[in-house]
Amino acid sequence: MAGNMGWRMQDQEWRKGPWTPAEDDLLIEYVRMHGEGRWSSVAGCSGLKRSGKSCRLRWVNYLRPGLKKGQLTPQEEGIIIELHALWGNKWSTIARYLPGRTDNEIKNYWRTNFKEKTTSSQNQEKKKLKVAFRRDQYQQEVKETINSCALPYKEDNIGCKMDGETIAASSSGTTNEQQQHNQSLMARDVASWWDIVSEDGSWSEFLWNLDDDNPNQPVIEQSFSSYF
DNA sequence: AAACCAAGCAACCGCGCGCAG
DNA sequence: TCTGCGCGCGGTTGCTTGGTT
Repeated sequence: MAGNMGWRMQDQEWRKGPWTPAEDDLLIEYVRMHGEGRWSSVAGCSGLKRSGKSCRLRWVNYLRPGLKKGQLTPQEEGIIIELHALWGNKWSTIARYLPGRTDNEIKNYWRTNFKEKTTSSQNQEKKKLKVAFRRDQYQQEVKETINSCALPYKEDNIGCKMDGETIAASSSGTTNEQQQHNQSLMARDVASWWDIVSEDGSWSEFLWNLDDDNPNQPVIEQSFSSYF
């Protein structure tokens, strides 16, 4: 499309493939000087021979401060499972509720763990069992988190509002204690939501009906109302 | 020790949306 | 209103790595 000219008009000159440490340094320096955004001008200003698109991806998925590395926690896995059940493959939306995790990471996680390899009913059953197992594991973790949570819950705690901006803020501007507190609060609400959904056994139907665009958004918005 | 295979992950690609002129 | 541009998103690809034979 014409709109891609800014990204790709010099395709033949763009470097591709794995990033080198030197390229990372250039990109970090560029963002430090100019801030995030204006990706199409990175090449001109920094000397990087990378497309703006490639720069943005590298920054968002790898270089951005506050990113968590390593394996997902059971809490995070539970949140992914539940939000995917609600929203389907809206990876960036799901990522907003997992501070420090990227949409790419979540997408890869899902594909690795739950990717449909065949359509056999046997595999469907296996998949359901796997999700059920992870759900149970997650709920156990939630209980432990709640039991060990020493900080009091405050309705007016503005820092807990978990939209995209405050997540970013909480990643960079709050203490680890606050971040853990926020996560445990969110985990508690997810657990409550689970209780509602799974009470009559409808969760399984809920989980596998992923094709609708976003039919369950009101449910989660109600459950997560203190964060929206 | 070598070959093969599968899983995990980083990066690329195409599409579509929002905005400014 | 239309068009071009910048950008974000989801899907896909291909490389790397670790495990198995």
